[in-house]
Amino acid sequence: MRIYSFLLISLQLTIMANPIDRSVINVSADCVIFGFDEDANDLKVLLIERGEEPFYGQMALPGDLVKIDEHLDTAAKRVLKELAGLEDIFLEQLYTFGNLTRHPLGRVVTVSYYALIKPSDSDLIPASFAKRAEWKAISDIKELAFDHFTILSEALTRLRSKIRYQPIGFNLLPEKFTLTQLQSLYEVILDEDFDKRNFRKKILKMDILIETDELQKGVPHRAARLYRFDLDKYEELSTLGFNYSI
Amino acid sequence: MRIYSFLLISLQLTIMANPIDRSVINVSADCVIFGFDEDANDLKVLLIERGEEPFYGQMALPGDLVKIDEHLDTAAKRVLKELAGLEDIFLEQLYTFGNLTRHPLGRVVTVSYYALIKPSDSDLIPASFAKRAEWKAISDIKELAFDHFTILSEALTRLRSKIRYQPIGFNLLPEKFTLTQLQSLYEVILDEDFDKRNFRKKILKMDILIETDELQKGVPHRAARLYRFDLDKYEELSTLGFNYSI
DNA sequence: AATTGTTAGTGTTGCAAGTACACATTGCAA
DNA sequence: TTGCAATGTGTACTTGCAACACTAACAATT
Repeated sequence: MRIYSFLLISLQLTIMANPIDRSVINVSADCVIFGFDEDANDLKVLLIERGEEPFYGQMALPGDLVKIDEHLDTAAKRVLKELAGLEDIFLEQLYTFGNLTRHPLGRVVTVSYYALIKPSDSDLIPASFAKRAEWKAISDIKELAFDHFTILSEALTRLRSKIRYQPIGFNLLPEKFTLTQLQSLYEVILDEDFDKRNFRKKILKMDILIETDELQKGVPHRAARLYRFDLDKYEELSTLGFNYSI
Repeated sequence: MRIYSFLLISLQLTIMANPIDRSVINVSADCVIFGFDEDANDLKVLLIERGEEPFYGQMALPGDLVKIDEHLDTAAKRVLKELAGLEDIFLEQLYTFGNLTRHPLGRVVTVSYYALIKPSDSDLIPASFAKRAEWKAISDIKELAFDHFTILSEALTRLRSKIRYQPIGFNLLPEKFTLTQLQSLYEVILDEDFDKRNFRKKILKMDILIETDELQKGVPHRAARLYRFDLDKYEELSTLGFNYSI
């Protein structure tokens, strides 16, 4: 019976170019890639337009089947690289979704990841992907292929709770940023307003930002000072019992 | 090549009674089952002694392969029921481990879960399991089969951080408990001492405990008052923006 | 050169919550 | 009745959090 289904699937493969094997559990990795759009001041997600069935033409999270000799994290990184041209970025496992009916062509368990990218990373996305990849504002996304909307919601929940207690927000900002940019990021993600003076007091008191001697450029008003996140200092303080909290 | 390996595995199966298929990614569910031992005042984990290779005779987390038509959560629940006789208990997905070499007999990706059980649940573990299942104090566990020690460590980290912000600790206590029991639970899990008066003030002020008119029984000293956790009240308060925090 | 517009940058005060701390009361057992 | 062991309770101090508004800088325009 195993052999039968194998032959059937082989046939299907040549016709549909779909590597899903109906007779076993397939494992895939899907990525929720977040980016912060400073101009529009909103949070975006990188989506791919599907070029094949099922869900042909619909928007979906970038993802692919995990190979038998491939680590889960490696598969997720490969997806980022192959489907979005991104390397060396913040990536963390989110949750594993295993609904029986989540994929119409067979049993596919997906290990989901979320990634945070800086504007500069985003510039690296090659033109060849541009046709298929699209940045969509979170609030504009109403539906996605498969159960990807559920995955996105879960990723957003995780991001919102994690950003309060871990300094991961910096992964969404350029290397050097202003305190106002940082505050806007938190306000957009948490959908909450902060008092400017209190926010600055709090973040500066933590002593995990390096004040550079550079100023913002190209703005039609007084330029703000640029800061950098001091990862080493943060880790040092962490071992001493310091807890990041916004 | 797919067929070859399938036949090889079939052969191996009849000899070793091991259902792992070398030609594909296998998916398993492993459970970290926590229990709170009030007498010894420590946190325990339910382990199984392996009755087959690999790791014959070593202690391991209860787990099994996920069936092709089985939801991941269902598989975890089945493990709890079949291997530990437990039903209707707190269960949450933890993390998915996918190291290439984590299982010597093939590629097995495991979706890990952690469960919290009350002493009364624990009493239900049937004698037939008792020979193979054993409660071990966390601090006594030095190694486990496969990468299960890593999974356990991860579960412990999750438990420690989650118990501070969500009222999940009550799942480890009897239906009715004293404030001292609750405090001890937090002290054991977080490895931190709390001031008795402040702890009581804090938890009672939250208004999520119901004071019963019963007292502790069978203690050789003044009996303490028993309380129950008020889940409905907690959920009501949560929707109003209340955040549990110890 | 002066004016306008826009954002940067900065302190203080009141309030709430957290922390530190000690003793009388209860109820069982010897 | 006495001893023992754990329950149950209040206050003062300290610290952290929240609310709040104006001047300074710089670029662009007139």
